[in-house]
This record gives sequence, structure tokens and C-alpha cells, in this order.
Amino acid sequence: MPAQTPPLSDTPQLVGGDASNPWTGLGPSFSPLYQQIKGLILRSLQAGEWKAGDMIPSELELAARFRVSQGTVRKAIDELATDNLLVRRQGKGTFVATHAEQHTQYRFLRLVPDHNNPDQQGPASRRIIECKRLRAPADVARQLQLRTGDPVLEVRRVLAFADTPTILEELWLPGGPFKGLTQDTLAQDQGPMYALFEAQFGVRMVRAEEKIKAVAAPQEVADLLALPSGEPVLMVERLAYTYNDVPMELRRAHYRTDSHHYRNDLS
Amino acid sequence: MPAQTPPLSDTPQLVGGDASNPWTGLGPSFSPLYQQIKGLILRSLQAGEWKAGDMIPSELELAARFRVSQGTVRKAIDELATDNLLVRRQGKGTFVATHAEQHTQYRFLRLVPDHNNPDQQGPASRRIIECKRLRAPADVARQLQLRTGDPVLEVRRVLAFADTPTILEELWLPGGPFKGLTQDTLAQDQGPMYALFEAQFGVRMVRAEEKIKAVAAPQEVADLLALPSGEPVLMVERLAYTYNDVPMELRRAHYRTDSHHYRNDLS
DNA sequence: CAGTGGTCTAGACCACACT
DNA sequence: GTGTGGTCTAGACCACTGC
Repeated sequence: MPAQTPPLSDTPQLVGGDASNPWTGLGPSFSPLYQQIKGLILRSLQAGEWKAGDMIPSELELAARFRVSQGTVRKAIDELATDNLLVRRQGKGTFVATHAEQHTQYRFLRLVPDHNNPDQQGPASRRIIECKRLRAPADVARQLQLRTGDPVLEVRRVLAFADTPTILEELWLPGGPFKGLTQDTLAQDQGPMYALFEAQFGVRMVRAEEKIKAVAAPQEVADLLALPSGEPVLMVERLAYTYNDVPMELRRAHYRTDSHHYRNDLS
Repeated sequence: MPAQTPPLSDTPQLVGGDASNPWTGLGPSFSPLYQQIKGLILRSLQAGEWKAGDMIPSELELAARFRVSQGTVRKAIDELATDNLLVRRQGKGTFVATHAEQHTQYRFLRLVPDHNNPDQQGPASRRIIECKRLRAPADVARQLQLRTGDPVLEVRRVLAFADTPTILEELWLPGGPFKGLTQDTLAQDQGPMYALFEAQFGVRMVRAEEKIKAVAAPQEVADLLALPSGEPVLMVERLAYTYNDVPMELRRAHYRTDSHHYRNDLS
């Protein structure tokens, strides 16, 4: 394809970005071609064209579909891969990231043992305490971008490491996307909760924000974590998002940190 | 340059990596050309060929120096930029990252106000409590990769936000690289401590690991943070590294989290 | 073997910043 | 205008995977 040919797409029209495209600079809405390709791939992910764990079309196929060079598709995929939305595997293909794989399990759990194994594994046991439907309280609704009173699911559970109950979690999910989720579903499931969400509800958590404080354990938390009341614990509030920055889960947890710590890498 | 020509360098000989290089596959030590270029640039950074904030040579200059294409240099620089070692500025050049700039100040400080401004700014006041030379205790020495008894500097200070003392830090620095650091130097300096380290000692912190626990404030900590003794506080232990994963600072801090929280983004 | 992602090159042109 | 990084293309060949 000669450099002067404007790129064409079988899906929405791409504009700007192409270094030789005469439309370049026509407006302030300029965006590079590869960013537009990234957006189109993102849309396909969001629409469920490829499920979690699926292989997406090869770079050359996508290049043909979008009428751009392989290099441009490559750059789009590169960014999606560094965002952890896709996973590249040399010789095999590019796959939709999932929380179900060994390597990527418990990706968002930063609590690790003080000593022992450098590799983090999942909790040894999980116990669902409660799973009920209710109307969203104001603060939950606000963070999940719902209206107060909208239906939400509330789940509470305890995670234990080596027979020590260590994490008490309370989480809220929007009622719509998670219609049909029951305590039984949760209790019978092995593996990470986010993997269940992918498989059963098609909801993929792609990023999250956490806010951490030190607090004195309230009576109920202390009881469930087998601690004296008032003992210092980490309070971790997480807001988890799917594609396009749509919040899909609010989670408030208390972590024991007497033999574990929250690990974080700064750069 | 024809594709068949093996790449040559004026500095150490590059091997493998070039897609058309006949040496490719000769051993298990294969590494792409751009990784080798990355290593050479890293070496120049480490050697102080360019100081913090300096502009490094243009991509074309580096390509000429290393006898590779601009694209290969670009990929090397791309990775160094995503590692936050370099900063690219369109139309201007590529610069050595520094902790002295507005945008990048307090890059490693994750404590933010619960409400208020979304943009994080530095602490309103800083007070050095102590700065003394001593022999490294065993645990400090181990983490800084020194021998027990080697000379280290110990610094203690309190940071306040809006008149509330909020952070108490205790930090240890290897005596060699930081020879000549005094309490006066620290007290008179404005701006981030890591910027001072760059300017005065040529030590650039490029990444860090933090371990976080919730603890009851010991008496001394409580006093300095104006809290009741035993109040829950965050205990944050940070090990900060320069180039090549060399640890250069161990820091143990206690954070008040009654009106601030530790923010973390997961992906 | 064919198919996939990964590396490297060369050249053209765009966007941005300074002079 | 000149120089910088940024985008896009086209084509060649390498490395890895699985048939």
C-alpha cells in the first residue's frame, strides 16, 4: 500500500494519525492511527467478540481487517498488553487476559507472608459468610456509579492462610450484571472470584484502585479474624473496574498483618 | 545499511539480536540488539556521562554511535522511558529522569489526603530530628548489602501536612556514597530528599519496594505524631534502589492515616 | 512444515519547540 | 527554518510452537 493512500476500515472510519493522511491537523481531535486501532480492539473485547482466554486474530489478520500495516496493529496490541488486557505468547498468538490462569491468579492480592515462599499463592481456605441482595446505600451507589437504592449484591467472606483467618472482605456488586449470583455459586467455586466473574457473568476486572488505612479492629472484625478487639489491622478499600473505566465492584477488607504484609513496588 | 551487515559498535561488541546476524542462535545467551543498546545507555547513565535532568544525545546520534538503526535505539529508549529512567519530550529531546521536577516530585510518596485536592503535593513542613553516623546493625546491613558494622548514616525526621505531624521517618544510607551528608545540609534543603541526593551525591533512586503493616504506635512514635500511644498507624518499610538494582536507602516510616490514606493502583 | 509473534532496517512524513 | 521525538509503512528474517 503506497504511503499516500488514506487508511480505510471495514468498521468505523479512521481519521488522522496516518502520517501521510491529508486530514491530519484538521482539528484538535487528532489521534494516532494505532490509538484508533487500540480503541477498535478494545471495543471488540468489550462487546465479547473474544472471551477471556481466547486467542484473538493474528496481527496480519487484524492489519488486513483495519487496512493498516502490521506495525501499527503491533503498536496497538503492545499497549493493550502492557495494560494487561491482552497477553502475547510467541509462536502461539495473542490472548485475552484472564484471572483464571496460574500465573495471573490473585493478581490484585498484595498481601504476602513475611517470611517463607517468594511466590505468592492463593489463600488456603475461603468461607462465604453471607451473600444477599439489598438496595445500595448512598456511598456504595456513588462509587459504583449507581443510584441510591438500586439493587446490589453484598458478599462477605473470610480468607485463611495456613489455618489462620487473615482477611475479612465485604464486597458489593451491581445487581444487573451479576444477576443470579448466589452464595452457593460462590461457595462451590474453586479459584479466584474474578475468574468466576469472567466465566459466569462475562465481567472482566482490568484494574483497581486501593485506599489503605490502619485502624483498630472493630469487635466483629476481631472476632472473625481471631484477634483481640482493637488490634491494629489494615483497612483496604478497593474499587475495581472493567473496560472503559466502568466500576464493577467495591470491596472493603480488613487484613491481619501480624505475619503478612502488603507489598508494593514503586517506580 | 544493508540488512546483512552485522552491527558494529564503537563501544563493546554487540552480538546476536540483529535479525540477519549470523551469530544468532549460537548460544543460549541470545539477547536482542535493542536490549544490548539499552544496556549501553544504562551504563552511560550509571557512569554519570549524563546528569539528572540532562538531555541525552538524539536518537539519530545514538544510532550512529552504536551503528544501528534509529528504530532500534528508539525501542531501547522506549523501555528506559517506561521504567522511568528517561523522559521523552516531543520536539525537545530525551532527558535523564529526576526527582527535582514539579511533575515528578514525591513520586514515591503514596500518602494522600482523604478528601481535598486530587493532585498530590509535598508536605507543608519537614523537621530533621537527627542525623548521625553509626555502624550498620545486622538487619540494616543485610538489606543495604553491606557488612554488619559498616558505616551508615541514620536520619530521622517528621513531615507535617497542614500543621499536623503525619509521617515519622527513620532512614539509613550507606556511608560511602553519602559521605559528607550532615543534618545542616538536610535542614537547609528545600524540595524532595531524593532531589538532594541526585544533586549532591549523584545518587538517583529509580525504584523501590515497600512492605506495609498496621501496628500500634509505640510511645515515641505517638509522641512525635501527636497521637495517643497505641493508636493504629501504618508502618511502611521501603528499600530504594539505584541503577542495576543496587539498594541505596532503607527507610522505616510510620504514617498517620486518620485523615490521609495510602493510595495504590492495581493493574 | 506453516503460522505466530519478535526483531531489525530504511525511508517518508507529521507534530512540536525553539530560534 | 532546523532539530527533536512521533507515526506509519514495507519488507526481510529470526525464534518459538505445534502439526
